[in-house]
Amino acid sequence: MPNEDVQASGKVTIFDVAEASGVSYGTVSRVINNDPHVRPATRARVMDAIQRLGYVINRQAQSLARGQTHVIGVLVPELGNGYIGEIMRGIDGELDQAGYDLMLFTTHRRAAKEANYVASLVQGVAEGLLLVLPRNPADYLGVLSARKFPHVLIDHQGIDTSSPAVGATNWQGAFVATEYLINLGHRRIGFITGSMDLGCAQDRLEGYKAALRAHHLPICPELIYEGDFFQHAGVQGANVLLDLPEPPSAIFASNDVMAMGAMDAVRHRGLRIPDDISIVGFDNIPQSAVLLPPLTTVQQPLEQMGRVATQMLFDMLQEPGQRTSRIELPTELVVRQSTAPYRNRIG
Amino acid sequence: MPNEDVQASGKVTIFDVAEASGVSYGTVSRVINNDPHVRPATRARVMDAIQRLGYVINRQAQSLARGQTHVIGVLVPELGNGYIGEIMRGIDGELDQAGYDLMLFTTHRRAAKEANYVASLVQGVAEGLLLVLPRNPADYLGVLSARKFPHVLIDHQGIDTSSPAVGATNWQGAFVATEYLINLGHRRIGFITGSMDLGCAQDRLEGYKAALRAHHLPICPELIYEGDFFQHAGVQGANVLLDLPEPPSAIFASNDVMAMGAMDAVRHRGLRIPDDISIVGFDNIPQSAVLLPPLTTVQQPLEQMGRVATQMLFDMLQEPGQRTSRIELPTELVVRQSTAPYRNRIG
DNA sequence: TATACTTTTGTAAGCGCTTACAAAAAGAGT
DNA sequence: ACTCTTTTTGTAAGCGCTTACAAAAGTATA
Repeated sequence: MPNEDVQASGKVTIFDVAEASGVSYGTVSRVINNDPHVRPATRARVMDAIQRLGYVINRQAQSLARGQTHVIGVLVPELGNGYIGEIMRGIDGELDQAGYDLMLFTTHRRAAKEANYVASLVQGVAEGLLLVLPRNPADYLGVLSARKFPHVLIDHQGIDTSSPAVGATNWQGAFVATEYLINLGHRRIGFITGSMDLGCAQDRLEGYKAALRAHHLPICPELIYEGDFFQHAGVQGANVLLDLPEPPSAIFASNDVMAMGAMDAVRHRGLRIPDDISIVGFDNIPQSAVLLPPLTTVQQPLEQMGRVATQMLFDMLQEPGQRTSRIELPTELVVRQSTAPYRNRIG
Repeated sequence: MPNEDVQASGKVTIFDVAEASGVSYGTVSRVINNDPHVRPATRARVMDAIQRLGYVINRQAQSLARGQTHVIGVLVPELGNGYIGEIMRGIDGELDQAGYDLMLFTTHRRAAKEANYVASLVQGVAEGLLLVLPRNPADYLGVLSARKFPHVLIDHQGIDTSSPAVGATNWQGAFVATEYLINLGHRRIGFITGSMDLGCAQDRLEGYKAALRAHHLPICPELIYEGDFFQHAGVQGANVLLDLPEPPSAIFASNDVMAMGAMDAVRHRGLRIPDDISIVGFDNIPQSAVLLPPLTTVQQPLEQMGRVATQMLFDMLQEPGQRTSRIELPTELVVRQSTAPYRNRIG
């Protein structure tokens, strides 16, 4: 039976192990760290003692002594959001491979406290920081940059920031999707925006406009409904658009959740998808494939964004003096059954 | 312009501050920790130096010296799941109030490594551990208990564990929902289970059976379809049930996501909800309110579960010798429009 | 002004580990 | 057996902070 002294619960130190195995603490440290300069017999003896005493390393002390923590801080606006979950999955996977751990901060928590807090919190605990979808990062970004604290932004197309960032080609995604609808023969295409304080929402709107322009179609302000990425805005938006004297034959929502709302609204009016109205979303959340009908949407590489951002951060950790860069990952149109060629609706 | 030496980036220690302000490091420590035994003038001088040098405390060192980290570890099976997100929200909120930070571990990461790893990882970094929906915690639970490491299980109705836990009244929830359908006049009620390796799924099934029994209705095995909590199982399950020679007039799915799948399948057959078939879900995820029709479901207090578990953990931290208890939070039936009184279907 | 307090400040030791460096042991070569 | 290497082990100092305890400085009282 191993672990005889386990009740001592975590109070076993490197010194106890040293004493128990009759070596010096230095040697124990070497064993722990797989230093090759330890005679196999000695190593065995030490390992045995470790086992017997139930010794487990104190990461705190190790971090302090080594000057590195192997912890990355991740700042997210909130949890409970599938969208963020996907990104997190990517981050998590990458961190795991590198043997790093993940400290999670939700900004709603610290929002009240001064921005400086972010930096101080992170300082000395995390080696780097990943900021997911920062709403108004202007505050702490300054501090982070001034301190040269390694960090990368995820899904934030800010304008004036000099921080490295990874995002998706929102503009292209919206462009391609809009163009697809145009090629199906649609001429009046409704658009439901996201929260316009977010760069990605702006980019999607611009992509939509650009596609119309490229095909010499007019940009009608009445066809653009300002939403907020929540389902209800999809319902609202669709209702407003369909109440227009000259309603659209297709609706492009800035994310899948709003597209689902739009679908509900459309169905509610007895209109059929895609026969009467085509619907397109953005994100390609897992749900969208199993809707009725399955949703045509723009796939966003969320998990990959997390991965790439994490890799960038690691690069920065290794070579601190790097140029800050911003990467855009490609979006891709996923055609499913919520879209169909235009045909005159029966009044 | 403050922060003149900020480029020094994090290398400012308590000693630097002491020197800059002409006091001893002990005094600086006192200022940092708001020790009242510091003359206001001195405090001001130190504060000034802190500001000037851009000093920020090193939590690692502080933790080491104090023997406490103010970090709680949270073990989740995976991210990207709205269900877990809700629980996390509760945990997060509670942790925040207490000034604790949150270290996140996803079990998929460590699953391969030996169970002991969980304990060693956590040891010396986290003061306590929250285990969300542990699938097969038998492995590390032993270690945790042996070490008397403070931890609480969330949403895990294990049988033999002696660990404190918080869950929901899954049995009652299912019982009440089933009874509600019975009272509406339904006699053949289909049931789609969750992953049966999870305690909560078993409890829901038992609640369903108990309600039938209580009303002297037969428990028909063919009306019970074994699902897995994913949407597709809802589609499958509904199809199987509706293909029965004597199909049910109501379907109770063990979670909302499967209920949504069932709704799709039902509609796909041209049947109407709730006119032809009543549907009930479980969880009350935000989505379910905005479906068409809005879903009748059993509300699970996910966020609250997170909160309560966290509070329990804090109690354990303060009074280590406590009896382990398990708490069940009440579920509640939320009646919406996916259910209607039974009436003979037209053929 | 001396005395006895009280408050403030300084100092040393220690939290558990790492890591140069020095010392000892083991191996090789003759 | 006796150097000269090479490998293994021990030791000391230090990571940045806390915290008793002691020393110094104030303050009040006589």
